[in-house]
Amino acid sequence: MNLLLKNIAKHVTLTPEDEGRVLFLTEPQTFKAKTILLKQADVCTQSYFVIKGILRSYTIDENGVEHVVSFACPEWWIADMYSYLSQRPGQLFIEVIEDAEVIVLTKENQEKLYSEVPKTERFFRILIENSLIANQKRLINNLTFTAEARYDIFTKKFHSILPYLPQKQIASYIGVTPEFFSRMKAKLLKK
Amino acid sequence: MNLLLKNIAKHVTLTPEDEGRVLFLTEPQTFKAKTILLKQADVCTQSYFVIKGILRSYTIDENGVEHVVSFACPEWWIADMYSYLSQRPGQLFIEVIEDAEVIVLTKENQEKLYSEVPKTERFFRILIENSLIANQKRLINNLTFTAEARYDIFTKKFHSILPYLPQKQIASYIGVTPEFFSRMKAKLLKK
DNA sequence: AAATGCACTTGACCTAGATTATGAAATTAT
DNA sequence: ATAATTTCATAATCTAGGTCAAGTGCATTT
Repeated sequence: MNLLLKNIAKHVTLTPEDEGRVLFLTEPQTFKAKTILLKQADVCTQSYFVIKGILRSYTIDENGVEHVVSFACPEWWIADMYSYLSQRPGQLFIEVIEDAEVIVLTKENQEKLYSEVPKTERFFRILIENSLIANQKRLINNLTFTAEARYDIFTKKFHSILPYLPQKQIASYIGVTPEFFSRMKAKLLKK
Repeated sequence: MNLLLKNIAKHVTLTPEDEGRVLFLTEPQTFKAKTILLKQADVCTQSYFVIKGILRSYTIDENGVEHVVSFACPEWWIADMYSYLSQRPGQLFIEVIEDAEVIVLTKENQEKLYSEVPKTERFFRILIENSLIANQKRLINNLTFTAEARYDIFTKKFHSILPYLPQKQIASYIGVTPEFFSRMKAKLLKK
């Protein structure tokens, strides 16, 4: 059964016709690892709901340094929210880490969905609320905790996909250099 | 005229009856500077739309260190989103910085509003979307820029209220100690 | 099978920002 | 006004984490 519908059902109740509209306006797609779905400075015209595999979003700063913004596992959405919502060029890349099956929702179809199936408005509101909360927590964590503690929090949150993530990307996500991360890990093993 | 209705009108169009419901379900209130509207570990049962004055939210970590999470100027909302949405004890304090007029919306009335005036669902979705974007930008900024650059970004974003903010709170917001902030400011003046 | 290129490790050295301490200036309360 | 509290400035010392550089083990390409 469709994982997206199942996911929507956790928050709002759709009629079978509503569900039909959702299926009609979304499109399953598969991508190989290392595929780039969105490039920095491009407009993000679609968001992705992950069925299988792992994706990530990241930015490259003025000094050429990569910063991982998010990892997306199954049942998560990923997009450059700024660009997707404003339809202006964004800062993020979106890349497939592990061969992925996703459901694609274009910005256009998202708007159609809102007007044709008003209940989805609530579903997406709740989704965004949850990401906002997660984001604020991460911000506070970054201000409050040391790199070691942040790593600990990270492993708990992402333990299921941990073995698939190159550690330079974990380092980047928690906000330290790969060199420092490597040293930190070695130190932790000694305990 | 009511600033909240004006603000809503920027995103969705309400009928006069709808507007009546909004007015009925919200309540203007005034608070003196230094009033604490929410304490850490309490459940956040209301959110505040600022008409006049300045508020802030902050947390106190395990070591007793304060971290400013947000400042709210006129036309902004403030709440402990995690606690407000989950109705569980939160981590944030909310405090009045400058004598304030606010419009109070209780969680209960928020739910009523969603069901009685469905269009408000879109309004709040858009609001949350915008805070999510702002939050992600701040996260990236923190990972990417030095304290000096973050201060520069801060002054641009909050220039209108800058004179009212104690600099230890600015320091906390951008993520440095008051001592370091003081020295940084002195250094910047020399240029 | 060699060659190219990453991801990771380790070491030496460096720096942005933290910590601790002290005093002056400015608010706030009495 | 003046005492009390808080904010701000400055200086000395310390450290978490960064930078640069060199080397190792794996994949992927040819």
